[in-house]
Amino acid sequence: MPELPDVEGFRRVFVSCAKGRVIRQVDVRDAGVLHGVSARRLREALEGRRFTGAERHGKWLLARTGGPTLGLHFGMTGLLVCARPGEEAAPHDRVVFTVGADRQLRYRDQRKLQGLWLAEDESAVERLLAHQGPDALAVDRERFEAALCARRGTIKTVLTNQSVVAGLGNLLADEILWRARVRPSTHSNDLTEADRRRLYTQMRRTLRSAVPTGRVPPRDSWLTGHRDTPSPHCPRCGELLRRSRMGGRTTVWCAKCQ
DNA sequence: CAGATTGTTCTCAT
DNA sequence: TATGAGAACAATCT
Repeated sequence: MPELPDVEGFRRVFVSCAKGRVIRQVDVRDAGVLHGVSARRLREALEGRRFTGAERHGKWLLARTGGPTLGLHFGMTGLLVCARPGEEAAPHDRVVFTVGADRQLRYRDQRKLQGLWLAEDESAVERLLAHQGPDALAVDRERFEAALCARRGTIKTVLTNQSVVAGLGNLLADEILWRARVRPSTHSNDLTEADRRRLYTQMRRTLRSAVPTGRVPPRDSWLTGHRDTPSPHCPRCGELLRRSRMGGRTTVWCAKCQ
């Protein structure tokens, strides 16, 4: 589920719930979500410190403490929720941070495909983000277009490749391609200058309107609002949408518009 | 029961 | 060397 807009929503949850508060307790309920750090070390590193803020890069969230940095990745089913300590934990609450006197930040994840990392210093943070391209909301037009020119794979797999541009997932890529009227099977280095320009413009526009919602909104005027309907039709021209697999993911597009 | 799922990473083949 | 297909990871849902 989580793509850039979702993670941006989790960043807002983090800020309103935990920013500025002392980490009183770290309760690792399922150590299976921890990567390269033990439950004991995580507790020891964080308890007593204060969450000072959070940054997002692509689908990564970095929670700062003034000391070690907590890296969160939400995989396909992860999310962050704010709760009261008294509220019963959900079955998939894997790590619970009690922050301040009466709040809890909960990392919840049904499928545990990703999880939490502890970066002890800035060079460890850099290693976490080593394979990430520029953030999709921060990248400028020149860098974006140059990255597309440098790739030969299909544009669908290029857009979802986090090392090219970070933050776009399967739904966003299909949405952006549909809005830019580019067929997902087009090879990246075969795009015209005009294609690249429309892709950049539509990427920004799609992200900007999805971020406040905290998800890729399944609006009626969006491709995303139709892709999972029984008989999906293009909201622009009414054509029956095509569905295939590219790079292992379901890809939806309109053969008439794109 | 088979097949699917909005993510990432690895291996193997082309 | 660069891509792509497929698998693996885990836990569901249809």
